[in-house]
Amino acid sequence: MKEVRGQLAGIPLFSGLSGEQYDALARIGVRRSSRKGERIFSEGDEGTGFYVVVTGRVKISKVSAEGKEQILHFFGPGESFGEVSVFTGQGFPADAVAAAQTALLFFPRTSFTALIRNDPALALNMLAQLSQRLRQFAGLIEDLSLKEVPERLAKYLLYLSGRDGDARAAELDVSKGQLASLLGTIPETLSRILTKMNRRGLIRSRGAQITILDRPGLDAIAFEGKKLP
Amino acid sequence: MKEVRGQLAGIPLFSGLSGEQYDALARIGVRRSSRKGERIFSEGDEGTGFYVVVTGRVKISKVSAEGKEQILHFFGPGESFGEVSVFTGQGFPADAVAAAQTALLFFPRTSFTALIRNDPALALNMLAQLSQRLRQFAGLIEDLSLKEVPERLAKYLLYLSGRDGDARAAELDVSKGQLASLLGTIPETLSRILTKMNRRGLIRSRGAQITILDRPGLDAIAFEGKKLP
DNA sequence: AAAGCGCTTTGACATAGGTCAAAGAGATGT
DNA sequence: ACATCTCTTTGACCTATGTCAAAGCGCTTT
Repeated sequence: MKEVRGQLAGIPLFSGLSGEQYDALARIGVRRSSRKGERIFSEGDEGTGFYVVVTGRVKISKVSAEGKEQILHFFGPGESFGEVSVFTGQGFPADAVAAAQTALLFFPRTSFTALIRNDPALALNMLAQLSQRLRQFAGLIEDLSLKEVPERLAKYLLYLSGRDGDARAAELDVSKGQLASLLGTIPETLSRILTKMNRRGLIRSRGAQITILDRPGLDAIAFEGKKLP
Repeated sequence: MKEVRGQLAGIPLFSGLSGEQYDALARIGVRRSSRKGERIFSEGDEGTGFYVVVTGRVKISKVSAEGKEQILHFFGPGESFGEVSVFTGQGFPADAVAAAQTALLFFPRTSFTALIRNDPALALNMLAQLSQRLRQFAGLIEDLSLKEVPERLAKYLLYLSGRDGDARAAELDVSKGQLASLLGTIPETLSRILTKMNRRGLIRSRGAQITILDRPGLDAIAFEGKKLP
């Protein structure tokens, strides 16, 4: 259990909690690990608990009626998923698959709700976190409905380069086909747009390695909706 | 305050609470009312509390960079909005405007968090409710990104006829222009699709009164993605 | 009734992006 | 090095939907 406790630090969901609260969480948290490609849960499965990513990456996706995969999100270290089903009591609304060798913490529903029932601070943390998530989702809706593909791509590249710290590099952590799905489009369209951006001198794309050459140019596309002729 | 207390019943956010909890809520809730078209808050305003609709209807919308209005949602009696900003501490992410003469309950942020801090049951209710909302949002994302306009319209018509209890009628509670925005499209496109559905015998549309003539047909469009030639 | 106003419908047109098909380009195992 | 396999790129084409413009329709006001 000690090992579990050590992993609780750096999880936003549990930030600002007391040592006792950490102990309690460590008592109910269970370590799990998944190989790349392994399924963690499927859409419709009963939500018996939620997960926190310790290392690795988890892909959340749905399969449309026509059988096409729409990727909703990737979760990395420190991020949690599946909490919603813990509280709604409904099944998971999407599939979760390990996108790499992944270490997880699993918190069973019943023990966790018991914990929270006696601990308003924990509940408040949870509320803040879920609210934050809701806010991000709203942003995603906006992006998907109001913006065009080049804007979404520009935003994503800027997001990547920001996240990695390196101001110019954007190492794709997924295949281009997966990226296309994440952006709500198809590989062909993504490829064409990348080619255009290359020609326009905005980026230099070699394989999964994309270098940002003209950040203001990308900014203009991402935030002002500038066209990409 | 008695009046406030009486209005707490039937609010899902507060369902299953004890009499004492109702009393506490009634003590901090403030009645407000807005005339049609009146602005309740604007995007970016500080989230000083959240609202519950008692009667009437509230429109939540954003204005895009190009100045176009995108309607995100309508909230009716019993529904709450603005909770997220209470917990994230950020400003409101969208505009709220009364779509009709509306009576509201306002719960100030500080008093409400104080309340919840001492009451895990209330916090859990809140968690369940927010989770539910998050789930709905996920569905909305799916709709906007995976589906085409006829599917979205079919879904909305079915939703309306279900909500009103009447299995065949779907009285639009908004103008067709507003409906277009809610569906993420423009009036012209909506009009053309309604015309097609009329010709196909799926519905009969006269003004804001839409009668569903072929429910299985609409179902096929809404859930199987059947085309509308 | 006439005039004015907002909403809705219709038409002609432009375009982003999806589909289908095929060629290239890396990987990986033999 | 070869064969394969998968991912990516490119081209030709099609469709849904947005834009622009004009006409129609239903209200209210005069």
